[in-house]
Amino acid sequence: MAEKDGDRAAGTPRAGIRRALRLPDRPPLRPPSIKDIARLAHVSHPTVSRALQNSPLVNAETAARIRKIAADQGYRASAVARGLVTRRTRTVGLVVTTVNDPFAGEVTCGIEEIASDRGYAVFLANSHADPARERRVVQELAERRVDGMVVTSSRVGTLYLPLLKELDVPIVLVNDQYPGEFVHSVMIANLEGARAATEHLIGLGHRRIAYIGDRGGYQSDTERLAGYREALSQAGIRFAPELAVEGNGLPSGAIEAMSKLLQSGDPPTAVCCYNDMTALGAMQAIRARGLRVPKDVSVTGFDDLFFAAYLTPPLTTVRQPMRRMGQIAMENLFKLMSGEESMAQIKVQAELIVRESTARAPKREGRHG
Amino acid sequence: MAEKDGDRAAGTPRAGIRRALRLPDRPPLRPPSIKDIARLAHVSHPTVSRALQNSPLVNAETAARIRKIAADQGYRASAVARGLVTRRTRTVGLVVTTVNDPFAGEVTCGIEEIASDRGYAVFLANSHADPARERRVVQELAERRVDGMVVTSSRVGTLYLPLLKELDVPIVLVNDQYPGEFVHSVMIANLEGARAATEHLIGLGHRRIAYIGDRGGYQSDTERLAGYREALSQAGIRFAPELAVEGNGLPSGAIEAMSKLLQSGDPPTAVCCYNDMTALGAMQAIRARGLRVPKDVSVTGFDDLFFAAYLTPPLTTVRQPMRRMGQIAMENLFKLMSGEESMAQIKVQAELIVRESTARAPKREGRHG
DNA sequence: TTGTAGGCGTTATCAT
DNA sequence: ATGATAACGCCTACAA
Repeated sequence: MAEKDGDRAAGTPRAGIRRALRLPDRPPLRPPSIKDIARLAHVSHPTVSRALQNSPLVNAETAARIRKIAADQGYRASAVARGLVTRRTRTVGLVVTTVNDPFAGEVTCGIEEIASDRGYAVFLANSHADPARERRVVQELAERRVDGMVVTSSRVGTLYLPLLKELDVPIVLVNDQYPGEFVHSVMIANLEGARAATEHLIGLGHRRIAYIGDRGGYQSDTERLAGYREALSQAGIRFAPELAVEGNGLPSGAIEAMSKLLQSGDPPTAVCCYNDMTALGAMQAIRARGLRVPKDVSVTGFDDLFFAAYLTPPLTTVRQPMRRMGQIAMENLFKLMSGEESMAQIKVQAELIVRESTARAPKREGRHG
Repeated sequence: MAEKDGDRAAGTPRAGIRRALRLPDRPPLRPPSIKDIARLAHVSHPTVSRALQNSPLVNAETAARIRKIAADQGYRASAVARGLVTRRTRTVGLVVTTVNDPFAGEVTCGIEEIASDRGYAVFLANSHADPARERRVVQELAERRVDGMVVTSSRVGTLYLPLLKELDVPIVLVNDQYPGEFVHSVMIANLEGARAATEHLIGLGHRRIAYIGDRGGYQSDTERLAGYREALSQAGIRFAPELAVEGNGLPSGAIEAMSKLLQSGDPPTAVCCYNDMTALGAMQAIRARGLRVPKDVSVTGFDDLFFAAYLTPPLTTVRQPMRRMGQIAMENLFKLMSGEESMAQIKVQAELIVRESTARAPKREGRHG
């Protein structure tokens, strides 16, 4: 019954005698270990381990007694030690651009929800949309031996394949910016969404429709621009390069871009924005110029962030089920982690939400359709 | 030079013979360990450990050779194993109500920033503003042996003291809802902030000023309400209970509360809102009633979330430096973790940001000031 | 049903 | 400057 390595009780009765001599009182006081409980319960530590795992192999009374003692001592099994031996940390890593971005916040929420339901903890790390930093944090997470990872708005691109091989950790990308065949990802139907928004504007009689993109060089921007152009071309409207301008995905960049658009000789009567943040800035710039939304200029967004419905006027936008996408990513990561090599690229439908920021085109010029 | 416990190389040359017999091929393939590197470098594993830590105790050439081999093998030290022996995981836990809340998002960002600068990883967990769940996640984080924790908008209250004693982990609270003397916390000057907003409205000639709170029973709400009342009383304005109503901290609750306010016989000419989300809903309700902001009703918020400046009209609000508060919390948590028992309650100044959602009171009724 | 022995991958403490 | 050895706290054979 005596432990081979002697007693090492720290704050418990019968505190180790050699403790003061040998252990230089390591930083954090040692919390009770399985052996401490074993000693108090007069059993061996594997028995404690079994009792705490509700193993049927231990006598019910013994188990109950052990559990009581453990509870009294405030015993909490070390996930660190367990992770070392089981080789599974029940931990996942989540890399986002920055958490305060509403898109990332929603995705994060969906992920945390599913993960925590299954007893997984999530490490959060910001990539700041910097490929080098993204690689760095991914490696750091690998060092922490996460069982899997979700990376949003990844910019690592084709470099991922070697990275994945090297790390040998299941990874699911959300809103990947360099979709490839060999990575698992969850994406929104960018092209279809932007096309629907543009078609909606065309249906309202607009012909001079601008597109404010994101100069960050995101795949999602490229795809949305393509959707916009596709709608234009199907309606027989010539694509006017001067109407496709670039913001930065935030109100600030949109204000600048929209202002220029408005100063031109033949300003647009509608703007299709890369995302809601861009729409926010565009609307502000339009009003700053003394024009009204949607009377003079119609505006559409993309994402349907929580504030979209509360703007003045409420924003017509393409809904992206961000939270749900996070859940899907996490659910599929679990499959991957359990060995299923099923999924590949999952494409989520986008839904046009028509509100009041879009209206019939002003009759400034005749139709040529 | 031979390892006592024999070779256990998994994917490397000279793969263990007994491996197929003994190890049931544990879930994840074993990544290279320090011993694998040691074998390849023909040194002992402690030497590898030292080399990788840039210890001056190893021969420079040997160290270089070891590092090269480690890099070639894609060796990544296991933070799990290291954590077990050093008793420090270089990990902190962060508990928020939900990450998609803009306030929490900003705080999280500030925390992640400082933590990651110092090589700490952060575990993110949602409490959903539920005290029971908050306690649960805090305990789970303790099991994961985090070196410290930050809890935002805590609702555990006085139960924290026993919890803290039991867990023996440094904790810093942000925006604590039950401020007590014995916990470390970072808080905004709620009372002063709300008072400033109310004084601003009074200065604009408003006399009938409403307050839309949060029925969640938050300390921050109580304090802001007190600030509102203090301003009123100092201006000699009687507090009208019917003007102090409750929302839920979100646009939805505010719409309901504001609508009722507007239907009353003597509606307010200004509203001081608990936060920006509430202001968002209040503004919408005001417009739904055919009234204008700020011409008919002035509105103030609290927080200065990113969208406040882009609303129509831009929102007058009390700025809470949320990101900075997260940084402060994390900086102080580091102090605590390094043994400094310095800080206690830190109170951060709130700043009134006057924009365009507030204007002089309409002359519906005479002044009685 | 329970105990003994060993190992997970590191770091730390001794020797040498 | 390097190696042997012993933890860290847990789990999992295997033996009793």
